[in-house]
Amino acid sequence: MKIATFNINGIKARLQALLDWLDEAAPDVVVLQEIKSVDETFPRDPFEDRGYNLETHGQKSFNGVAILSKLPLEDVRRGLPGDDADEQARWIEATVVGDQAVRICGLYLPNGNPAPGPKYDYKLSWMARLKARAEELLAAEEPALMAGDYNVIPQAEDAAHPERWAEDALYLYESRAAFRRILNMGFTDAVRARIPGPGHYSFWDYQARAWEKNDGIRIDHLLLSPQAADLMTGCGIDSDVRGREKPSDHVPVWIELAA
DNA sequence: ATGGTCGTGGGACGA
Repeated sequence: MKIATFNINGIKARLQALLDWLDEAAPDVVVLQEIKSVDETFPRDPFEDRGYNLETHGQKSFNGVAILSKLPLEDVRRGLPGDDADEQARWIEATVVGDQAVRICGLYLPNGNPAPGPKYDYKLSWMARLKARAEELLAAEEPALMAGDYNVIPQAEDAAHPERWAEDALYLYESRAAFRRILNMGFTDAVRARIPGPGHYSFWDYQARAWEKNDGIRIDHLLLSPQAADLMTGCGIDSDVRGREKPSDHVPVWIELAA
């Protein structure tokens, strides 16, 4: 089962690029972030024509997440638990049953800039809720993963120029500590485990020719429960997608599970 | 330090 995460930065602008990548990469499951669309106007047909089931959790103009799957999506839940007043569409999860069931969570973690400030406070409180959901997933002792745009640069080697991010919410100590706490509970950072070392990025800013200079950061992650990590047979970053026509500023990151 | 570039929606904000 090939499972990917892709922050597409707007479904309207990215439809053709997304379809082209889907046709060539042929993932079984994809979690999408920043669809920037309400559910009613998400273009379902081209995905359903390709045999994908689709569940969206959108909002107007900003944020928005979705799951695509060639297998049925069961037990779909929208919204990260822990704050009924949170109206931002950043979390969706569902179970996909292949050879065995995998609980798949797609997330778009708050950016948090400028920091300090209310947006950074929201990021950190959101990460505390994420940890609580992660604890529940671990307690189930089943294959599960949380994939998406975490807006966290875990380590210095995950940025081409880490010093430039020193004051940024993506790299501030509390952001990295909250991410590390989830790893320390027993989740595996798939790319870190399978493709160790520096230079593996998932985002290049549109500005200042960041792609041409390979001035990237790694902020799109797949975190696997122990039962999912035991099934991992492959992992990759489709960085070439960033160099195509009308690209997102993020690229797809994927794993292969024996499930 | 500033400006640099996108997407959405049709202005200003988020990233």
